Amino acid sequence: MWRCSLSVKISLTLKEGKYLTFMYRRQVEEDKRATTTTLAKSFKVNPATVTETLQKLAKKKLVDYTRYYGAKLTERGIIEAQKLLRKHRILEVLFVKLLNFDAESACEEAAKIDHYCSVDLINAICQTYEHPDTCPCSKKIFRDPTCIKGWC
Amino acid sequence: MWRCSLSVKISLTLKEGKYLTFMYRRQVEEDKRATTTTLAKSFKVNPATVTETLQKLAKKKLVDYTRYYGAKLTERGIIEAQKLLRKHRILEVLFVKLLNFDAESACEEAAKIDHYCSVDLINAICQTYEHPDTCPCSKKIFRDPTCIKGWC
DNA sequence: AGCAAGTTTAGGGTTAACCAAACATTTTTA
DNA sequence: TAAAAATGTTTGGTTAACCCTAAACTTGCT
Repeated sequence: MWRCSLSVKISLTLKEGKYLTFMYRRQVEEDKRATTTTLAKSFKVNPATVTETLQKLAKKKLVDYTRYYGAKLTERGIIEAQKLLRKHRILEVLFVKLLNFDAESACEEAAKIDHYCSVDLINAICQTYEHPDTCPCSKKIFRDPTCIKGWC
Repeated sequence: MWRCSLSVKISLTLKEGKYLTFMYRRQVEEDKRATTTTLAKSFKVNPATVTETLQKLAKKKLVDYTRYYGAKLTERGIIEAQKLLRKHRILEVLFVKLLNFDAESACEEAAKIDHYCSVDLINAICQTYEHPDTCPCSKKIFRDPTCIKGWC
């Protein structure tokens, strides 16, 4: 009895998440298409592997996938990508502000753990740094409705 | 041409790491034996799974394993466990000091990511908090020789 | 129409986890 | 001390997440 399919918990593997954020950056932030080859080169895997992963993402309704044409993030895909990018970028803020990392190292370190960080942890960091709206390289940090600003 | 077998890079899976730290706490910090059943209950897995994992750890020379008797961390096992516990506890310090987490939440959040954090990241946090020697619940934080205190 | 470039399918492979059931060993206790 | 109970191991699986090669297929371009 699913009233609202959007509320069904989506579970993403590590790589699926990486594909989603990669596609988001291309599709939404750079307005370029992410082809199979682009993804394959970027992740240093065989194109066949990319196809497989895109099909899995399609099954989860996170991308619209058409054979030979390519894949585009769905609305849900965009939401999931934004959640992941939020984690990634909040971590970058932490590493730069607290630890004085340069933007590049911050990105590398964030990439290692972003997938595993809970929303609670990210929101706590977000609060501590007063809900930053950009990461160290000026990209947008998406809001999480459950991450409330204090009264001041 | 291995001159020093201790320098061979050890790669641990997530679960292997969890077993190692669990065993460390029991063996070194509490001086109790970690039996197969103890591990199985603690990780909520079948005893057969524990045996399997202990055998893998034995193959990596991280535990001394004797059928039916049990397993004990080797010197290398102790070192690896300490490295992991260092990561875990430094993260706890961060979460408690920066984010005002209580010790228990800090532990939970740390457990989700400790395995994936680089030594560089942990050392940077360690420096920022002036090389703490205990975690929020007063357990020892092991030193990393590459994590140098500043001149002051 | 034909060919090159790009993509997919088919059929595999590995590794990390896990489990149930049968079997082996150790420990307890009657 | 012998049998029962508890504990541990082996055997023979399963699933999921990755990844690959080679052959077949589209598509777009000339």
